[in-house]
Amino acid sequence: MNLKELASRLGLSPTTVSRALNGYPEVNETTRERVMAAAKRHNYHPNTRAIRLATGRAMAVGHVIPIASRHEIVNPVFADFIAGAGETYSRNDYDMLLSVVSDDQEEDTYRNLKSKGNVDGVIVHAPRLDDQRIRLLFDIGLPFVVHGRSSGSTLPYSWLDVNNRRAFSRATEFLLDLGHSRIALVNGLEFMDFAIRRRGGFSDALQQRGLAPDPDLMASEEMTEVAGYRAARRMLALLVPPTAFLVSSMISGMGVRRAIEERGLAMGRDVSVIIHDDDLSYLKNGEDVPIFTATRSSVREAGRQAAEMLLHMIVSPREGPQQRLLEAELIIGQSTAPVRRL
Amino acid sequence: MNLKELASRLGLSPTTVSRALNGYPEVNETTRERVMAAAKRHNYHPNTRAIRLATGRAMAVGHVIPIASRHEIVNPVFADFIAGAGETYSRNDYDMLLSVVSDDQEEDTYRNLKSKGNVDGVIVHAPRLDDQRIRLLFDIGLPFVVHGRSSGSTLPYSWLDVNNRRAFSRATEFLLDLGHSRIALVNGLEFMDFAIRRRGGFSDALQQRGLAPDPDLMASEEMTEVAGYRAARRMLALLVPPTAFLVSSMISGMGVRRAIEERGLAMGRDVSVIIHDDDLSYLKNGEDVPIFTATRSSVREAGRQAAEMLLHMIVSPREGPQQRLLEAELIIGQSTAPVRRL
DNA sequence: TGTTGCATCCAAAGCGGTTTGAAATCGATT
DNA sequence: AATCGATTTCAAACCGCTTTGGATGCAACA
Repeated sequence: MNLKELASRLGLSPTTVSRALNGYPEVNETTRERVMAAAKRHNYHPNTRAIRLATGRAMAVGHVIPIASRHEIVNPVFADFIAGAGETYSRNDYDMLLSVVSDDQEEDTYRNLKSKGNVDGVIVHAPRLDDQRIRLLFDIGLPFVVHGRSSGSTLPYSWLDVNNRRAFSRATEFLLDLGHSRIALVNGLEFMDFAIRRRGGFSDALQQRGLAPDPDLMASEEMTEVAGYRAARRMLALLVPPTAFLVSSMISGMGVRRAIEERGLAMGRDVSVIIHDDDLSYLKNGEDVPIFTATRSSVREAGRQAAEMLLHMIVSPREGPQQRLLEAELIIGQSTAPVRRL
Repeated sequence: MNLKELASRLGLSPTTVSRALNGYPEVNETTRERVMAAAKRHNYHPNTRAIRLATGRAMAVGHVIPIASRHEIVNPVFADFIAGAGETYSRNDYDMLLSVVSDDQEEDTYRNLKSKGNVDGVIVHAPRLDDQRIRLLFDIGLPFVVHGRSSGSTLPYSWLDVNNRRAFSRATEFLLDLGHSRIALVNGLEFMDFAIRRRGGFSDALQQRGLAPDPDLMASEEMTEVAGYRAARRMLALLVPPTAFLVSSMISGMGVRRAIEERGLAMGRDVSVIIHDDDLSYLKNGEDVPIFTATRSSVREAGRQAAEMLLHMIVSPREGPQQRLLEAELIIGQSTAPVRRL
């Protein structure tokens, strides 16, 4: 069942039927109802491929998921971010197209997406310092929203980010207020923009109180359980070990906890830990009482909002770039306590 | 730059250019080379939308990700499965379309995917007992491959699954061989097919040795850290607590470990734990020495293979359904030891 | 009565490819 | 020289929709 057939059954032209279904004004209300009814009765669904060719719009947005070629790691926040974005897309009848590519093919992927015309815009994931993709997307003229920011980029682009700097400076201050002065940072890889900002917030807060960040107490690694464990183990073995940890993710935090307990210490008593909690649906930070004290910001909500921004840009392209900065909450859990001299 | 323009620049008809580019035999080799060269020189990429309309193929496959409407949980294995499938798709120039829908809209989603014609096939995720989607997809004639199986389905459909039953019976036997007899099962939700099979393997192995599964030692919940923790805590508080746990996922396993340690016990000494490890990239089970003893099967590899099966079905539809059963390895880690009377 | 304007409807030309059926070219064969 | 078959090329139809640029009918107006 297609437009032409439906039209002939109704004794109307395809033009009129198309207009009736798409809500154009130049069609009699009674005929519109007839058409609507017939469409429903015959279970007519317009062929997406035809619509796309005719309108020139793809009605789809792309997410290019980079796989770090060295580590082959899929960032676990993608699942939730995409779930959030997906909600927005389906509400607006857009498709979501996923390209999983190793990071050295990313540029080609964007180029292809544009020239083959299968998306109207893209979300840029995991921005790095002075990220080249921003310039590229500008040049090829594909609308985009960055999840995160890219320090060093001078072009005015659209982004949605969590205030990582503020989140980590608040968390640091909180630990300082508890009397901790040997605070360790178990950060993500510091070519990632968010990791740089987090370190900035951490260092700032220390310096504000006249403390210098100790390089021995700073790690920058993949955010996995094992990496968190190793970093914490190394630091706890120092002559003057840290009494508190600031950790970039729930998963690393679990590794840190393992290292702490392995030394016979107890998290939340002997050693304090604050993590950043992306509020992943499958990794809830406890139920009523949070396990970890945490800076929390829902990555799923970020996905919803980033997708909305992108759709808006696609529909009204002349409105210029938008930015949105989300604040993280500081959630007090069971993993922090006043410093305790060992 | 489009076909027509490229053709006129070459002084050829669109027909010939199209054929030259698509490798049809009825075109002179020298002209083909001319065409190829010109296409490259002018950076010509055929418009996907036009190809799709003309050929009637979508060159895309859909993944419908159900969100359990009660719990709003995105299954964490999706990220890796999709990464694997994505590799296959990009190698074959297929797009991957993701629909994230709450599970009560799933049926409509499949229907739309078919009638609007934006995919050539789908992967069915997270099959349940006697899953209705199998019948539906048969009825609407959309090629599909199930990741997992659906006990009770009588139709011959294509699937790729891990031998969950065998994996869990082997793990149980391993614990029995270590002298454990109070073995607990912390399972996933048991309307999921894989969870049913795992319980089957577990019970079988016990009964084989003349032991009856104790209902108090069996939990069936969402596979989250907190759920694992709660289940284990409850069981450890029993009059006769378990000396070993069989746990359905790495994440639940972390919760189980937390419960164990909270009671002042040590995992791998006082209490043994075996988990199922999907070999997720961001949740590696240790490095050289695995943390957990585990039944392991890479969900990413499953994604790669399932995608290959689906593409094969799309290209050669008359070949009938295929099945593939992957075996899990049993990895010995630090979380198991001979039983120790408490 | 002849215009004018509005409300409706339609034919046809796109969108950018693929594919069918036929034509042109050319060497080989009778 | 005429015929044939194989090779190579092309014009035009087609995929299923949108959209432009009229048509048509009818009431209102001068």
